[in-house]
This record gives sequence, C-alpha cells and structure tokens, in this order.
Amino acid sequence: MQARRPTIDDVARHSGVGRTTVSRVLNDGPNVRPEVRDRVWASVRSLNYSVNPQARSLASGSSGLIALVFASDFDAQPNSFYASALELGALRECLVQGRHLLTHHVPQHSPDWKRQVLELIRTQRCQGVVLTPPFSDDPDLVKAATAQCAVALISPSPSTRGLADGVGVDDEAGGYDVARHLLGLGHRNLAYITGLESHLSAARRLEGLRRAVKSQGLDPASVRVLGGDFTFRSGVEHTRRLLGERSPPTAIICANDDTAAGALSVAHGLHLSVPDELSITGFDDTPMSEIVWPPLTTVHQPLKDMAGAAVSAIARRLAGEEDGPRFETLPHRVIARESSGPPGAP
Amino acid sequence: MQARRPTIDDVARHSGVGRTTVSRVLNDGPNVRPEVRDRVWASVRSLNYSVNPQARSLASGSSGLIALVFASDFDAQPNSFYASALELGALRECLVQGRHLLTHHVPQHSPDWKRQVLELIRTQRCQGVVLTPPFSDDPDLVKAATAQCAVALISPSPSTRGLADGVGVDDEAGGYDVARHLLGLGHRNLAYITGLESHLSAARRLEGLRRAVKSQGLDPASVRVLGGDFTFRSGVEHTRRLLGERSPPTAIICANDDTAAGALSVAHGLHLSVPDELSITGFDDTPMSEIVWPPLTTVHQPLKDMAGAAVSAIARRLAGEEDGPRFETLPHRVIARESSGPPGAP
DNA sequence: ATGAAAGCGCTAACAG
DNA sequence: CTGTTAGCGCTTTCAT
Repeated sequence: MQARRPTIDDVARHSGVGRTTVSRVLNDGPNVRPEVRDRVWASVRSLNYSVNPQARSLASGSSGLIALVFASDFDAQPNSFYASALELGALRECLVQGRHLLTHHVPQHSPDWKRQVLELIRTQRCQGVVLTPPFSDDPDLVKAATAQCAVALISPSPSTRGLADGVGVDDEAGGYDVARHLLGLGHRNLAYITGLESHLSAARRLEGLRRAVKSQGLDPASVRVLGGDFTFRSGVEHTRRLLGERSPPTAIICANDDTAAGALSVAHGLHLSVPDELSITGFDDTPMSEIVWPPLTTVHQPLKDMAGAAVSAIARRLAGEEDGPRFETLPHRVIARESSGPPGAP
Repeated sequence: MQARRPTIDDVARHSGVGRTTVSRVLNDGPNVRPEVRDRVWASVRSLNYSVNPQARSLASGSSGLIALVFASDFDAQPNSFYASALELGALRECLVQGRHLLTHHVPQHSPDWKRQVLELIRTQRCQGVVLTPPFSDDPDLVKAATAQCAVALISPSPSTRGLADGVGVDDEAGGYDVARHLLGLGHRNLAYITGLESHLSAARRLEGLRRAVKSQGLDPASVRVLGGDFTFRSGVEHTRRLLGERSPPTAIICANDDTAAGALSVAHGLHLSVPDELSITGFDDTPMSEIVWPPLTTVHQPLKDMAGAAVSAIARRLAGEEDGPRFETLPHRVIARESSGPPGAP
C-alpha cells in the first residue's frame, strides 16, 4: 500500500541531531536550543514524519487509551442521542488531551457484563475509563476498575461518589425543578415513569419530585410511580396504563426524553391534546425533545460537557493529581417548551 | 495502579516452552502439538495473561485500527441515529475481526477536512477507513485514502464506486419505490426535499422519484425540489415554504427521517392533519420514524449491516484479496406507516 | 515441531 | 543542552 515510513532516526539524521533530541522536540521536552528545535521541526515536515503511536506506547508504557463504556444492546438503539452526546464530548476532550477514545457498548443484560468491562480495560491497556449509568452506580465494578486504571463516572449516585471522580447534574434538584414547574402550572395529580431501577440517578429525580410535592403541602405518596426502563416503549406502555386508570394524572414526568416521546405518542393515539389534557415532561434535553410534537418540556443536562469533564478528570489523575475523589456538579435547567401547560378541561 | 503485568516470556517460562511457541499458540499458528498448545493456554489463564496490543502492533507492523469517519459538527448532533447505527454495526464487526474502531467526526465545513481525514489515517496508522457520505462521494479523497490504506465506502455514488469497495442500498430504486407508494395512494402533486448537494446518494433517490412519476404518465418537472441538508431544521424551513405556495403538494418526500420529522412538525404547527391533508415520507428507517407522530412511512436501509459489510470488506482486503473494487447492494424496503395515506380533503 | 536471535520505533535513564 | 545505551513486549525469519 505504501513505501517505508520515515522513523525518528530518519528525522535525526536529516536534521543532524541525536535521536533523543528529536524525541524531546516531539514531546515538547526541555533542554533543546530553539534553533535546534526549529531545525528538527523543519525535518519533520519535510520528511512528512509522524510518530508511530504504537511504538510510543510500547516504549513509554502508556497506551493513551481512554474507554467510554455504555450499557446497551446491539440490536436496540437505546438512548442514541444520549450516547452520541457523551461520545462527542469525550471525543473532543480526548483530542485536546492527545488521547484516544475507545467506545464500547456492553449488553447490559449479559450475565458477565462486569467482567466484559474489566476485560476491555485489561486487554486494551486502557489508562482510563468513563463509566456511564448504570455502570457508574455499581460499587463493585467501580472498585474493580479503580484497581486497574483511572476512572470517571457519569452521573454516579451517592453510593459510588466516594469511589472515583464523577460528573453530573444535581438530579434531585432537577426532579424538584420540573415538579415545581408542573405544580406551579396548577397540576395536582402527577405520575412519574422511572428509568431502570439500577440507574440511581433517575431514582434521585424521583426524590426531588417528592420533595417538591411535599413542599406544596401535598402527600408525596399520591404521586403514582411506574417502573420504566428509559425506552420509548416503556413510555408507551406505562402511559397507556396510567391513562386507563379511574383518575388519570394530569401530568406525566418521565425519566428521560425517550420515555416522554413514548408518552406523547400514546396521547396522540388517544387524541388527547397535549398539554391541554395532559402535560408531559422529559429529562436530558436531547435533540429528541425538539423533534417530537409538541416540543418537550425537559430538564437540560450538559451531556457533552459532562463527558468532556470526565475525560479531563481522568487526564488530571494520569498527570499525577492525588487528592480524593471529586464530584463535579454541572448546571441543569428546566427548559419549558410546549408539552407542559396548565391542566385544562379533562 | 497495578503490579507488573505478565509478559509472553512469563508464559513461556511458566509452561516450559520457548517464547515463539507461545506466540504461535496465541495466534493460532501451525506446528504446535495439541498437548503443548493446551499447556500454554493453561499458563495463559493461570497467569491471567493477555497480549500487549501495542507491542504486537509494533512487532507485526500492523495496528489493527479501522477508522470510521463522519461528516458532522461538534456542536450539532446531525443524524445521530444514522451515525449510531453505522457505528454500532462497525463496532460489532470489528469485534468479530479482532480489530479496533476509531470513530471520528470531522466538521464538514472546515476548510481542510480532506486533509484531516488523511492525517487521521496517517498519524494513527489506520489500516482501513470507512467513509460515510458525503466523504464517500469525493473521488479525490477516496483516491488519496486508497493510497494509504484499505477503504470502504458507505453509499457511494457511481462516481466513486470504481475506486474502492462500497456498500449501500439501491438509492434510485428506493426513491422510485416511495414515489410509487405515494402515487399508488393517489398523489399527483409531489415535492422532494433533498439532502446536501454533495450527498449524491440522496440525489439518486430523486432520480428514482422522477422515474416513478414519469412511469405514471406525469411530467417529472412538475415535482418541486427543494435543496435541504438532512437536518430537522431544513425540513421545517422547506415545508413552510412549500405549504405557503398557491397549490401546495399533497405529499412531501424527504431525503431522510430527520428532515421528515421537521416537515411533520410544521404540519402540526399548522394544524394540518397527517396524512389526510398532507403525506410525508422519510428515508433510512431510523428509530426516529417510530418516535414521531404519526409514525413515519420511510425506506428502510440496513445501516448496521452496511457498516458491518464495510468493515468486513476492509478485513478481506487486508487479508490479501486482490480483485477490483466491489459494490455490495443490500436490500431496502418501503415501510408504510401512518404518515402517508390517500390525499384527502385539502 | 520448536527455539534463538534480531529487530519493530520509540522513550528514558544516564552520561557527558 | 545533547547523545549513548537499554530496553518496552511482541512477531518473525531462520536454524535446528
């Protein structure tokens, strides 16, 4: 396919210096005269040289690899927007840090998923791993991963926050805020469709919701809670059930945008007007929330920034930062669009 | 973070054989007695050994890397489902082939995007690259890439099919088929919102559309064509324009699902009933087509399989297959959902 | 069928 | 400031 590629020795010869000097120039090392530095760069350009990353990894003992791990099925495309946003953010930060990203999708129902994640880290020599929910909530996995490489968690629950660096929004407050939004519009009969039980961050949103309800002088137990799994389909199923009840909720709060889209779809099928007869809210503010009709009221989460922050936390660790696990809270905010409004004629 | 990892020499020592033999076992090479083979595998397991991929790459002179390149902006999330589907398919096939995937998103409007792609291949030592549209339609880029590594194209237009292996559906036929579907329902006033001009595969869909119109005895020139760019937003803008005309189309065919979602959203905003007052179709059959309301009639494209086929084409090349570029056509089919129906009371 | 030896291209002490 | 010397862990001739 191509001729022999120039090596560092070719550059050294070409610029009349030693191999080490070239290496120093390439790595922005100290102790090189500016003049020599320029000469080396000139040779690099004229030979069209670029370092062999494999050789560099081997010699330096560090692969530069960071893994981004998702729980998902190959044959579904769950949370596509969510995953894409995180991936894009991580990719961008890796570029900045001069590292490489290895994206992995692990079937979350496979019996040995923990092992799969750890094997990935081991066999690929990853130096860091970004775990997304619900992996980021599993103390065993996080501990085991920590023993192998630097770890950063996306939206970890309190149960894992002490174990590794993490980034996320204040989920409890997020839940509180949407609920307040709805209560402020006059809703008194709310329902919540949760995410998977193992995603604790979604559970925290429910806590916030309950706090909001209580702050309004209502009974938190009056909020109906259905156990979903973040999918469009679970939004469909649970909404059908809710709307079949004797006194259906006037507002359905969903654990994410996908679920809300499913809820919306049921409302359409039943010719219910949203938001007049039913308000629906999502969570994440993925592009989906602007694609559906009516546009979704949701809680914005800066997913790209979160992933970027996770990667840079890993980079800091690898650079030698030694203090205890740090959790970085990024700002969320309620985005009120047209899927929520005052409860109307039922 | 961890203790010294076992090397191939540790395994060799442990199993009492030479280093070369271990290497042979690891790589399924010939000339090893079954008995010895078993012994080596036993040592591998007991030492929890795994090869160092960096060292292997360096020694073998091959990185095992395959790049998957998308045109997109960091700050948008265009075609998220489309990209995710391809990525998942490629990832799966890479796993099978024992290779690694490097996903890259190149801002398609950056001035030197061609160079960026080529630099990626060069600096990362990629052995293969999968180009998605519109990169797969650029003869210069494809030629330059071919000089550096194995290349596979997703949905290449005829202009690049002779230059490298490719996979795709028959776009012309796809366009023909949706158009026939609509014509069969009774529509006589069609409009087409295209993708970016540079995506030739979307242009081919238009050719098919025209053929269908002609086959119905109508004038192909009567089909209004607006230049979109595959985004939701372009669906919105063009649909607004179309519906503002004196005799608006009864059906809008969109170059992809995102655009169709935009069209749908305008229809909702105008309180037009879909499909009674306006039929809308998409292309790709991404999850989006089931998320919007009403569910979208669209043309299914087996994106995951396409990406998998692309990766395996690359693997075949790298394994030494030498015949000319081959284009693999995968089956498409019209998925009729509820966004299309007979033209009703206007 | 097996092993010894020679690198792959680079970084990292260690001398100067 | 710069060069010399060892490897990093593996694959690959080439002997045996």
